[in-house]
Amino acid sequence: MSSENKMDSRKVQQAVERCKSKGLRCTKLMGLTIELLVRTGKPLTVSEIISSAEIADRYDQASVYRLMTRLEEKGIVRRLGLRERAASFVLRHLHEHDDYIVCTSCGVVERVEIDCPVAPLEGIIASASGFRNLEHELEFFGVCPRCPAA
Amino acid sequence: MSSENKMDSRKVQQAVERCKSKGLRCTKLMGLTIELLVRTGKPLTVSEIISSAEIADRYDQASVYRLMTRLEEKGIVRRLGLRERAASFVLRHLHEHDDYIVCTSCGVVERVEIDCPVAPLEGIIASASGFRNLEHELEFFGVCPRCPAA
DNA sequence: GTAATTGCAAATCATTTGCTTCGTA
DNA sequence: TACGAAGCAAATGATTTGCAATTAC
Repeated sequence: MSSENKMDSRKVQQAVERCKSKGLRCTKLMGLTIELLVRTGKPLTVSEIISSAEIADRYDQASVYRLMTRLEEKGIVRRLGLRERAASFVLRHLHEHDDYIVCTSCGVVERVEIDCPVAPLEGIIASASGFRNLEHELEFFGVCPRCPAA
Repeated sequence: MSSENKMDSRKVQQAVERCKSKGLRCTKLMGLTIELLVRTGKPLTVSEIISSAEIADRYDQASVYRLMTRLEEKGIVRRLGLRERAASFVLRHLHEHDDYIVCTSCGVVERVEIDCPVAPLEGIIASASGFRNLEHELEFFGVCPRCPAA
């Protein structure tokens, strides 16, 4: 666990460093939020961030929304839809792109352990469609092993 | 164009038929909505449906929301909306699964003309994760040819 | 010091819900 | 006729915005 914590704090530092290099100011809220994202390692909604122990009642929702928007614009986090009403955010690690699988019954989200099959197609689609700077989002939905069948 | 209209009305009839066979009642609003989805052939939000010429001011938003929910539950339409705030809906044609590309600048949505590369993986992911009844959602994002570079 | 960030309050947008009325099977 | 669907109004939840007070660089 201590090695995990070390890895985590390195990740936090790297992310904060990236923010700085993109011209963002490094604030307390930013640090806490990035740390939370690293520690949980899962997509979090703004309301989950807000209600985390460190942030609860000490920061305003609007500030968190604005922060996440900034982080997304600078490519620090990725915004996911996950078919939920509220958007979720995950840290972007360099050269990593995770896909997720969501339980349509209980809502748990898990990372899909597979090489993303879509990335190689982006070039083809870009030239066929004329679109530039392609990205993609891939999500799977199903019923998780812990939920009863419908 | 007349041949297009013929194909369209056949599609509408088929979709309505499917609704009926699933136990839904065939109402005026359902007919108009399905016709609109067929005619435009693109994902539409509830507010786009509401503001269409035929439906505007004659039906209630809540009714459209409830209709779309029913249609989705019965597998008649597919709900999309990975990055937009409002969900969009497209008709599901049997054995067809379309993926879309969205312009992050102006918002246009186009169908991606490529065989979906993800479907074959669903079996693998299902057994690796333990999830059942897998589906997926794949969307591409980029800047369309008509938008200037950022 | 100055521009970016936050706090607070209010506005907006998407969606849902309760309850009554209507229309289809 | 009975039950699903629509109308209407109000509630909820997520996100955005304006403006004044703060704070990082």
